[in-house]
Formats: sequence, C-alpha cells, structure tokens
Amino acid sequence: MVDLNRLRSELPDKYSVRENFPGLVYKGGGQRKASGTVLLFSNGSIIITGEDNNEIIMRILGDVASDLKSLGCQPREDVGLRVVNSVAQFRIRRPVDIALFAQSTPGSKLDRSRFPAVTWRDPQTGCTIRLFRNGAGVVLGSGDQAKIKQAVYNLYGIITKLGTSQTKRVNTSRTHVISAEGDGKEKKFYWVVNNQVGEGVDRTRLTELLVRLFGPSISKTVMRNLDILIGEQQQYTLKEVGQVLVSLLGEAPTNAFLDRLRRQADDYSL
DNA sequence: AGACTATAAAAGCTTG
DNA sequence: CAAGCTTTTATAGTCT
Repeated sequence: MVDLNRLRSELPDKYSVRENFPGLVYKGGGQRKASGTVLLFSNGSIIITGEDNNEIIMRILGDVASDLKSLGCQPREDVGLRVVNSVAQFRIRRPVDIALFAQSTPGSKLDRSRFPAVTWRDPQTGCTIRLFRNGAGVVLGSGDQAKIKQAVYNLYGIITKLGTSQTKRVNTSRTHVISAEGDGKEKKFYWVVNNQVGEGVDRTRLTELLVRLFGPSISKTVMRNLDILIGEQQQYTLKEVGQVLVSLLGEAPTNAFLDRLRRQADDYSL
C-alpha cells in the first residue's frame, strides 16, 4: 500500500495529480529527453511510460522508493517488470496503396479524412499495425519482439499479394522497438550509424530544405531520426544526413545520391 | 512550431 | 457494467 496523499502533499513539485484520474504522476528524468513518466496507484501498482532503458527505469523506481522511504514508508525491493505494450517502427521499401489494402484486407480500416494510415489487426499475433502510404508503419499492442516481427512479416505477405505491388523486402533489421511496461518499462533498439567529421549542414537550413523536398511531416521525421541516430546537433555532415535519409527511404547510400543531395543543398545555398 | 487527428496497453477511480 | 480519464511513443497528415 502506498500513501499517495502523503507523497502528493509532502512532495508536490515531484508528484502531481490529474483531474478524473486516480493515479499520481511522477516525472522521472527532470530535463532529460527520454525521461520515464511514472503513474503510481493506491494499491502499489506502477506504470512507467516513455523510457526504454531498464537501468534507467530501475533508477527512476529507486528515486520513487527513496521518496517513499523519506516519508517513512518501506517500499518493496523485489520489483518485477512486465512489458504490456510497445510502439515499434518499420519501413518497407515501396509506397503502398493503402486504399487498396483497406478494401481488400479483412480486419483493416481507413479513414483518410481523420488519419492518413490504414489500421490492421493481425489475427495471428494480435498486434495492430498502422501503415502509411509511404511504406512507414508502426506496430502496437505487444511487447513481444518475436510477435512484433511476425506481425510485420504477415503484413508484408498481404502487401506482396496486393495486385502488382513490387515491394522488395521488410527491413526488420531497422525496426525500432519501443515498449511500455505495466509495472513499467520500455525498450528501444536503434541501429548504429557511424559518426564522421566533415562539412557541416546547418540545422535550420537543413530543416527548411527537407520541408521543401519532402514536406513538413517528413522533414519532422527526418530531423527526429537525425537527433536520435546521430545525436542532436547544430550541424550535420552530408554523409550523416544521407545515412538517415537512406534509412528512411530504404535506398542505398550511393555517391550519386549524396551528390544529388549536395547539389540540392547548394541550390538552396546551405 | 505546435496542436490535433488515430493506435495499443496498464493502472483504478468516476460517470452514464 | 462498460467507457472515459492519464501517460507515452512511433508514424503522417491538416490546420492554426
């Protein structure tokens, strides 16, 4: 049992309440970007979201335990973590006719006026996939990586049978898995990109160029991936930008591709 | 640049 | 008795 009222009244800056919600909300990481947010309940259950690293999760839980101890409580030490959900990202190598997918695939629905992705529940794994026309997608509803990958392969099987689609292959090697845990925790798997020194591209101008080339949404995604894969910087090398674009577009990082990128960057006086 | 659209999941309390 | 509330996260659209 946890005395939530005491925690809230004694440490109001750290533990907050929400209207119509019985849990206490604790922001674990302060200014850190990937800080876990903890939901504490009266029976001692804890939900952690927004953090994928088990060590950080245990540290955050330790912080909460310290606060409880400072109030004279004795929190249990044998904390068990269980993954209850996750958000996994994948990309296939071709645009997908999501309207055709929706009309020919049972268990799918699409309402482009509300959201630009087709939603499909994989009956085998129980995972829900949201697939976008550019081949990007997310897998929801499971923390089990094997099931997540299987769901993507099942989806791929449907897409390849869809008319004349020539989708090449699923890049599950590039799948991020971000899982939320009841009792809390999350996992994230990133593929590694070499960080090389070179001529820098200014962050602001790069953003503007990406908006011009791909539109605001894609630009946002590319910048976010740059921040995650390379690290948030004011300047990126063309090679780094190329690597991230390549990972998103599923194309090989040819010199021609990088030259094209460089020319367009020059045209935009980067 | 940010909010909102939609999705899954857990917790436990409130509302219809 | 089920549904909504709250939190997070990826994805990509529209709109302010």
